[in-house]
Amino acid sequence: MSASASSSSRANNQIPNPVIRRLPKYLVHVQELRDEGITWASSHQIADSLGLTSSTVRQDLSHMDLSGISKKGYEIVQLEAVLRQILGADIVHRVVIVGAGHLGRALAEHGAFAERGFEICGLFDRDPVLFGKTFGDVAVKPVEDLKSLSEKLTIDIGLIAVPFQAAQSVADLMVDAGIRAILNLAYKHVHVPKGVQVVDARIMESLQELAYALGKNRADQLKSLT
Amino acid sequence: MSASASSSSRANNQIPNPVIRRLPKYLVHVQELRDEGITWASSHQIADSLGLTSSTVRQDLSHMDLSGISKKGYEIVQLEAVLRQILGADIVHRVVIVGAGHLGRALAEHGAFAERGFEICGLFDRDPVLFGKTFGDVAVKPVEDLKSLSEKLTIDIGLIAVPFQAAQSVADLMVDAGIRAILNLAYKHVHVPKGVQVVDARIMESLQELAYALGKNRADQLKSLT
DNA sequence: TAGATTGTTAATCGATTAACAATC
DNA sequence: TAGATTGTTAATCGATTAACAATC
Repeated sequence: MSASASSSSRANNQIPNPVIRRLPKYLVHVQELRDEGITWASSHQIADSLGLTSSTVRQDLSHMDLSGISKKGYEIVQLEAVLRQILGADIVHRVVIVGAGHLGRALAEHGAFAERGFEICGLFDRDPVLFGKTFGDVAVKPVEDLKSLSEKLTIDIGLIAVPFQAAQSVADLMVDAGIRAILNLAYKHVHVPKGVQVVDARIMESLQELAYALGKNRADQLKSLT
Repeated sequence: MSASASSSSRANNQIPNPVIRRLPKYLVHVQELRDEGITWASSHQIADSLGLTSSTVRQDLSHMDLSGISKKGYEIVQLEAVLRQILGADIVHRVVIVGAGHLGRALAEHGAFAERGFEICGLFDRDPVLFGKTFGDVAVKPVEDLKSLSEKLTIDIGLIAVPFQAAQSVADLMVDAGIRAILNLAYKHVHVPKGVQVVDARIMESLQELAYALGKNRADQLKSLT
């Protein structure tokens, strides 16, 4: 009783973002282990598979409503259940995408979102040529229709998939439509009022990070070539 | 003399990744300012536009071969030049994409990469139906051809854009082809030998982070609804 | 000159890693 | 029992923020 109360209070109170961002990888891995018929895994085994330290794994899992067992580790079925619960994999989050270019379409047609409880319920663009075309079950509509959709349906998350020049105006539209969580795939910082959350997806930033790591653009290396 | 020597040694020595990841946003912003005819910007102005603190901006720019001027700030033209140099925007990085599904195609057709010096020089898939089809100037080829391409051409960066089940085998192929920097867009950790760098692009993780922040899946809130 | 802004050092904050007693 | 593994506390590491003297 008291043990369960204390462990559930642990689970409730604010899990740090770095931990949250690792959980999806745990879930995918655990599902694979389950498929292979494995029933227990230690923090060391999980760490090796995911490129973490066992310390990090134990710290991460300590935020959750779950106990490992000495000498055996964590029970896969239980771990999967707890991860699904924390990640809300069984709860539907309604998502709209603004921008039906290549990226927007790729997202709309990407089945993995639906598997994780993200339901694409709108795809918008400003180009009339695209209106009515269907990608992954969703027909493209004019951006102006976003607001009326949001009046009928509570939209949880908005995805910005337009060129960077249009990103801010799309963010404004989303905020105006009452959307409080935005995933920004555009290559630009957007401003939103307090209370609205923005997370940036950084494909370009990641590429630049690799490019820098390759060192081709280091002044010192360029110099040593001459 | 001595000043320039010390500042260029600053520029050479390893800039931390968090800083590198912010630089592309600086660059985009600075280019916009230039287009607007603005010639100087203070750390405070830049910070406000990018959602940072002025302290962070000054710290970031201190890694670079550049000096601001009291009361005026940083000169836009100079700042742009230094950012382009550090990010290697004028150096061509050769990129291949494995996986010509929606995501791979979106990346191949995404002009922004070329603008930043990333040249897509190969698009591979294992589905024969796609062979020869062209997306953004690149024709899809069988994955087996990756190695022979890499023998003719030094490939700097490989993009994994396949379903997560295939991610590891694609990573192995890339490593075998001598690629030392991988951007993994698949929803799974991949193992590579030492000396090969992997950066994960985390669209799904970002979505999950937002979903968690929305709090719909919190045990405490679910409880309070009953 | 007075005031704004840089460059940099020091303080804070938070995440990761190490260590180890408890325990199965 | 002996040994492996957890859960958790403490130590380390690194990034961000604050502060302030130097300076234009």
